Amino acid sequence: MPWTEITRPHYERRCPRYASDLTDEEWALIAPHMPSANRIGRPRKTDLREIVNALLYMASSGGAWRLLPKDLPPFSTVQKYFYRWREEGLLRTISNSLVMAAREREGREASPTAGVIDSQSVKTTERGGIRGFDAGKKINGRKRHIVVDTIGLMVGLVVHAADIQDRDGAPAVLKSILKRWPWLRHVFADGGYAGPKLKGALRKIGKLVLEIVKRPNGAKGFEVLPRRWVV
DNA sequence: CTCTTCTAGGTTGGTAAGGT
DNA sequence: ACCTTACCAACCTAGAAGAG
Repeated sequence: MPWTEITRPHYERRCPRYASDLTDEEWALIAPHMPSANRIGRPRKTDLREIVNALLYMASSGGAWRLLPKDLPPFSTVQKYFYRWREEGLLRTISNSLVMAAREREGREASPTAGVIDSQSVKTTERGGIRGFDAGKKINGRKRHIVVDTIGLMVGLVVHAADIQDRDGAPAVLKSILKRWPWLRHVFADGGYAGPKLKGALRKIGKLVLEIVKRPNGAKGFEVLPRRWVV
């Protein structure tokens, strides 16, 4: 079936169905990364833009796979594309190219040289996937461990069980970054990353300088720290 | 000999069941 | 509820077989 015959129910409408739907402008940035049609095998029937819309719906609503609305492709199809793209690193590739585009739009070098690392514990569903108990935050679930550049765009992400301490999870995150962002040299972190253990692990990874941003003496409760707030 | 039709084997897409 | 796996369907290619 030629691609023009693929049903695209909502494109003619003035307003997008869902707030999370891609605009034409956004799709133009992502479309070049989409896998092209294969010469052999069963031809694709599903519009990949609809797959991306479904993934964005999932991400912004926080719903379960099975709760995906019926006017989007079948959840099992969306799910399969998601797992494949995650496995192939396509999602990361798209994210990185968007980061570079956004940085250039801001008049910066495409590749960041400095970043900020932090983690956040997230309560998960009772079943499925890895999970652990973060005693400090009293949360049973996973940690999303991220590094952002100095304007807050995500350059690195590792998800692990919440019972893993920040300083133990950090090497995996930083290692994953250096492959794709070789110009990153300086990373800011909070007190949770202090200590000789992580310092030693970093020496093995490469030329990364980790700077601990300390809370000012006498600070009470939440206080915005220089450099760190952006993450 | 050329062209068409048939068929087996291979690849990929979509779905559902089942394990954890 | 998440994620993997198995399975069927759709399609392509190449070669065999048949028609003219």
